[in-house]
Amino acid sequence: MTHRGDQGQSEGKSIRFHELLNPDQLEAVTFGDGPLLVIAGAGSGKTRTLTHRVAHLVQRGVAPHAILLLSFTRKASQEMLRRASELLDRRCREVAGGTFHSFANSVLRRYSAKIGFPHGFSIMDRSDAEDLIGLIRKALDTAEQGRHLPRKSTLATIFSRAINKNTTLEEIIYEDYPHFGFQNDLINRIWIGYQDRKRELSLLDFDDLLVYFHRLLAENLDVRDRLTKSYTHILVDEYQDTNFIQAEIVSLLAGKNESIMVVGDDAQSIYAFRGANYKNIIEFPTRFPGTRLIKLEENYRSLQPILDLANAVIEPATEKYSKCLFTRRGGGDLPVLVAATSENAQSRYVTQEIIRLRNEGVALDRIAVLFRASFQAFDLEVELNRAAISYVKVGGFKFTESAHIKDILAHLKIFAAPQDQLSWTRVLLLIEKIGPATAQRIYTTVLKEGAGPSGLLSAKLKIKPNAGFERLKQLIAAMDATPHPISRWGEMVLEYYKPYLETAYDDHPRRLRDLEQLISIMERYDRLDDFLDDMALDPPNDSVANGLATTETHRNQLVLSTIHSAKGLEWHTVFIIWALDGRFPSIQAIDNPDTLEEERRLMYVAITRAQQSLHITYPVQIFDRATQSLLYEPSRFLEDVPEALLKRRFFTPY
DNA sequence: TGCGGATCCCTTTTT
DNA sequence: GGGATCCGCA
Repeated sequence: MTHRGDQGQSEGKSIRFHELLNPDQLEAVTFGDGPLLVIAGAGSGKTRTLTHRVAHLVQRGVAPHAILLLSFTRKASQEMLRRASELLDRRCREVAGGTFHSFANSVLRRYSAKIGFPHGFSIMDRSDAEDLIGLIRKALDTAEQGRHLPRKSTLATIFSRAINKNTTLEEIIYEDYPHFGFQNDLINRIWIGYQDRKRELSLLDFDDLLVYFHRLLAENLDVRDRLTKSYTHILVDEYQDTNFIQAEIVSLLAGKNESIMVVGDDAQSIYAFRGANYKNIIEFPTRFPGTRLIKLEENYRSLQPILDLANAVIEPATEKYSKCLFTRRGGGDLPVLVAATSENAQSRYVTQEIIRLRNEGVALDRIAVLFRASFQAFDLEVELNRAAISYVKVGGFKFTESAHIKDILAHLKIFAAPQDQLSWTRVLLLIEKIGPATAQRIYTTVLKEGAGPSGLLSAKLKIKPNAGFERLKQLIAAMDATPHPISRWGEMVLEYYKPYLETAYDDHPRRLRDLEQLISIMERYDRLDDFLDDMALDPPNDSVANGLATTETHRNQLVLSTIHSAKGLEWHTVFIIWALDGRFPSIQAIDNPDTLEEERRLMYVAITRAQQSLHITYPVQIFDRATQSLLYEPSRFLEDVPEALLKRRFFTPY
């Protein structure tokens, strides 16, 4: 928030809330202990309200550790606690919180025996889950000649969606993948195999964290009792993005004390694809009778022409808490809608405008380019490089998902969880002359040894002399002899891995920099488990292109971001590219009213990121291979808007 | 059993 | 343009 000074509050002093907040915000901040629902429009000071409420609670005498602040990204929750600390004092730092997943993880670690993992568990990220599913799929595939099964990533999506939408596999397949309907049986068997295997190997995927947490709360009254007593005040951010299980978890945690505040904006619900249900926010007052509803409609971010467009785009949305954003600040230019002659023309337009802005004195880090999908920025990235404009790309494919990072992590994981077959397989397959069959044999033998990774040294293995395998033994012996600090392990693994890296990847210098950065992140951790948990639950959100950049290097760089990753952020000038009907909304979303509505909300989120100026561009005459048709109309969400809200332009670079 | 080459398919968003 | 899969050779 840039309005009204945040500064000037010294530590521990009483805060003059009525001077810092508007009447609606003030009411939300000072509200007593019943259920409270705050519908906060984009840019209306949502974070501000949450942080002030935390500070207010602490000032009122609520113990900081009795406050639980749940959010969707750890960055968001840390930022909130930081701001609350600035307002009041360091006590706010003791407030409990994090993402649903990380909070679930920390509780489950404490009670792992109660959920059937007496020796603990390790967390699988999405690609680990896919790999495990792949193994089971393959075993079943050859045994049953089950041809034309969905690929492992599709299976992972189906499984996850069934959990998050609280429905059956059959339902998801029927709804989203009818062409796999005839495979229901086999898919179901892979699903069962996946569940069994995870349990056997003590592995939890992202969904399991929520499922087990929910089960723990629902079935263990003593645990629930202890938690509801220790967290007397619960605040949930971005409530519109909660799914069925998360809403249940919130209810169970709130328990009888019902000091529960949720904040959200149904118009900004953009995670339905992973089971988020905006109805949770609509139905909150039913779930918690006596809910006080407060709407924040005054916008402190954008100029009126931008808000007018945003309001017009969201207006046709069905089922919503209707609200209308307004601002007291006057002036501002109309948003521009630019038809570019080609994709590259679009990139050139954006690049040229960015250069113009920079010359006018707008810092690069106050400008962002937003898009529906990460690959849509590829062409623009080429143009930006040509113009020597430095940028940071957020969203899309993550670092921790790239092969070289996963390789290093796998070597570390076998120390954290020696039963982790996936990591063993990954480690072993890197060695020449070792394929899946040999890897399986080695794993089984080492596991029987029961001595952790060093079982590899003592086990009697019948394999041909193999220099690479001997090197692995040396690495493990060396790691065994050097328990501290854990970053030392990272260095040893990297030394071991370097020769492979150099032969396997042409771009190894860039990848090496990533790995060195990874090790410097390790230096911040005392315990290997904590490091690995964080890498799975809250990895750096940067995409591959940047390398693992530090915050220091992000200074004064242009931001390229998916709209999903841009949520909650704001910039002086925003470009939205690929606003082409068929791409945004995407062709797959058009036939289904629900997914189409979600695309509309996504456009709304994108527009409301802009403070002062907004450029929306689309290339004309794009051939869509899937439908064999020509796309040339701007996004229907913009076409349906009154003429006067947009300035239309045509751009050709020559 | 491991590996490299040929061929077919699909192509979003994230914890 | 990249993954998954299949096939043939060492």
